[in-house]
Parts: sequence; structure tokens; C-alpha cells
Amino acid sequence: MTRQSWHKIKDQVMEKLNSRYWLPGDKLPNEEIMARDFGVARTTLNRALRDIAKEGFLIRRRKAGTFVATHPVRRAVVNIPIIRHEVESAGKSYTYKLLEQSIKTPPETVNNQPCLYIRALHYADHIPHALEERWINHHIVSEILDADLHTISANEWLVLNAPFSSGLVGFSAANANPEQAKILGLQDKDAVFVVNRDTWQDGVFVTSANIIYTSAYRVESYL
Amino acid sequence: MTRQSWHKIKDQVMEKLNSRYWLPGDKLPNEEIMARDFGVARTTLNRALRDIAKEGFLIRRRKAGTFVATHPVRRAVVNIPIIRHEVESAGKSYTYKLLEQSIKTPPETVNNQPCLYIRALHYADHIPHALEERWINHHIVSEILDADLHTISANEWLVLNAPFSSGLVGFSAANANPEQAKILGLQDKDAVFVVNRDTWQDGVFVTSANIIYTSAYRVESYL
DNA sequence: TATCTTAATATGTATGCACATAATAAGATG
DNA sequence: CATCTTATTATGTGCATACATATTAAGATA
Repeated sequence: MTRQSWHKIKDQVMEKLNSRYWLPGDKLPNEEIMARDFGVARTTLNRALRDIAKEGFLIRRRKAGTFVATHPVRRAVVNIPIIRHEVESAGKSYTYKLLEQSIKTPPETVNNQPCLYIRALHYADHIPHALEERWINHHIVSEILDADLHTISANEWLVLNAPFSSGLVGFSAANANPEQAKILGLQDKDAVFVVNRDTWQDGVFVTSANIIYTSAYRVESYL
Repeated sequence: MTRQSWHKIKDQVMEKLNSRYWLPGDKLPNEEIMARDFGVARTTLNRALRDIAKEGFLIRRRKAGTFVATHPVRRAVVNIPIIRHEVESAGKSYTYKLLEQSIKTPPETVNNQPCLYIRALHYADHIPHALEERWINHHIVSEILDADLHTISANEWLVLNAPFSSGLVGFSAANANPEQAKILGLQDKDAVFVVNRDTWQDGVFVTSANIIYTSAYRVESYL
């Protein structure tokens, strides 16, 4: 008998879900039985089932068993790339201009002590692509004060130098304010796509950024 | 010695990345050595490293070894819930109104034969929350023609009856067109947040939907 | 009956081992 | 020197086994 990989077991189980052989809410046989039926070790079957459960199609509870999810919460995994990479991988030339760099007090919703404020424009083929408005806690990442932010964007500097912080991303829509519209070459009140990103390191505020894209921008993901 | 779980090993490795003990680009010791250092079996260490690699912080290549990612592509996992659940879990009452149900020919970008077209409005606390514009390939999911779409939304019906299809989600911003603005109670040209979702079953088109939210809406995710 | 204790059960996972597979390096051959 | 072959190496994964842990169900106790 040829060796079965857990990927193949996963495919076979997914096929049984797809074909509605097992219906939403159904209880699956226990691992021991299923492993025997598929002709693999329980470890192998377990790995397949855990993977499917992580994708939300199965619910597993100790002692209770394995069930077909009734309302599978679909999860989409979206990539949050460095803006330069995003532009370059679309086959366009990337340029970048620092518009403002100063230390001032951010709105209370961001942080309660003076921070480094950066405004920069990212271009794709010399056309404005995204406007970055960012607060940085320079008390934490003080090395950034020595960085030449005309050469490397704060976005990229932070990914290289403080890459493992936790954070929150948000996507939303807004009407461009007059200044943003002017910078991005839009009409007043044109819709913009805003990616907001806040990050912390060990519970301490590191940076909060709004990346403002024209409405041609789109975040996509397979699920 | 107390038993170590792969979660703990993962945490310890992440700590070494966080503290920049291993720097971006560095090669890690091979699994055998690391397993010995951490005092666990190679299998256990392997599971921890695979998990970290899946999150993008490590790059693993057979024979080459394990490396710290230089430009970790941050991935955010966003949930795509059923609209009713989304409203109810915000503690609001959910109501729903079917605006249109007809069979007609969609734009070529969607599909090239007549499809079922649905337009419906989802309310939160009786205030318009999201407008759903959807094409459905009723040749594939013909049972939907018997469903009472005044009672259950097409969104929810499909999740219950064709839940395991693959798909593409997209997030974008747009200016509301006059009709959308009127339905959602917005001013003309107000920004709206659009969630687009296309799904297929075994390569065959199943449904394509635009869910149009007011600009107060926001998709969020931790990373 | 209500509540606490205990047993049974299904999943979670550590371990040692063997072998598979991909990528590279070293060596052989022309 | 270029190119093909082969060995080496690090990760990928299957399997048998043992034990851990969460949860439920059954039984004991008040």
C-alpha cells in the first residue's frame, strides 16, 4: 500500500464535507475509528483534522468529539506587505518622498506624550500611490532618530528594526479631506481606502499609522 | 524535569526573535541541535518551528536550513462572518429586507449566462447596516429557488447549504452611487466600504456578492 | 433532589524511530 | 571547463506508543 500523507487525508475529509456526506452539525467518528477507516495512524489523521479545524470547517472538543461546523466562520488571510514591495511586485517603479518629520503631541487616542510624527508619500511609476501618516514612540525605538527617513521609509525601517511586535490592523473607507485629496491628486470628497495599523512591543505603544490609498486600491485574499 | 509543550518552545523561540538574539537573515542551528538545547524531541521542536514559519517569521528550506525572515510579510487573519451574526454579536437587533429577486444576465465579468440576482438590505437596530447585491448561479445551487429569501438571507442560506466552496474576498472603498446612498441613508458621494466576495465550487462559479457598508464600518484584526 | 466525586472517553501532544524529499555540495566524466 | 551523477544534509512526515487534559456521564453522598 502506498503511503498516505496527511494532506491526502485532509483532502478526503474535505471531499466528504463538500459532497455533504457529513452535514453541518454531524458528529464524526472518533479518531481511532477514522484512522482505521483511512488506513493511517491516529497521529496522521489527527494532524489532518486539526488543520481542517483551524480553517473553521470542523469543531473539535475533547471528550465531546469532532463536529461539522454549522456556521463556519470564514477566515481570510490578508498580507500586509511593505509598501515598496507591494509597488515593485506590481512591476512598477517605487519612489518615496518624506513630507514632514517633527516631534509633537499626538491626539489622546494615539498616545499621551510627544511622539515623532511622519508624513510621507509613496509613488508607483511616479504617480502618488499612498499617503502615510504615522506616529512613532521614539522613546522606545530611539534609533529611528538617527535613521535617514528620506532614504528609507519609516514603514520599512520599523519592519526591519522592530519586526516582531504585536498589533492591530484595520481597513476602512473615508472621504478624502482637502489636503489628502490635493496630495493624492484626487477630487475633494473622493473615497479613499485607509489601512490603519497600531503596534505595541511588550504592551508599550510603538507606532500608529494610517496609510491612505486611492479608491483604486483593493485588498484581496483567497479563502 | 517538567514536560515542555511545543507552545512553550514556540514562545521561547519567539522571545529569541523579539529580543533580537537571532537577527533577520540569521541561520538557526539545525533541528537536532536546537531540540537538544531546548531539551525536547526533534518532533516537538519541528512542530514549534513549522508553526512560527507559517506565521512568516522564519523561512525554512530543506537542506538549506531555517532562517529569520528579513522582511516578514505580516499576515492578518480577518473573519468574514454572516451579517446577522456580525450584527447580533454587537448586541443589536437584526432585521432584513429583500429588495429584489429576479433572473437576469449579469455583466460579463461575473458570469456569461443568466443568473439569479438578489438585492437585500440588512438592518442593525432597524437602521440600514449593509446593502447586499448578489449574483447566484442557480444552475448549480438550484435548491435556492425553493428557499424563501424573505425569511433567510441569501448570505446565510449559502453558508448553510454550500459552505465549503473556495473563494476570493476583496475589500475596497468607493463613493456611493445615488441609489445606494438613498437606500443606506447617506449623502450622495459619501464613502462606502465594499466587501466583495466571489466563490466557486470545483471550479464552477457559485456566487458573487458586493456587501456595501457605510464608512462607519471597519474590518479589524490582530496580527 | 441537589451536589459532589469519580470514572470513562475523545482529543492533545511528547517521544523515538524510520524513511521521504528537496536542495546543495562534492565528485566523476567527457 | 562544463555538465552530469551521486552523496550529503536539513527539513518533512508517518507510525506506534504512552501519557496528559478537558469534558461529560455515571455513581455516590448528603
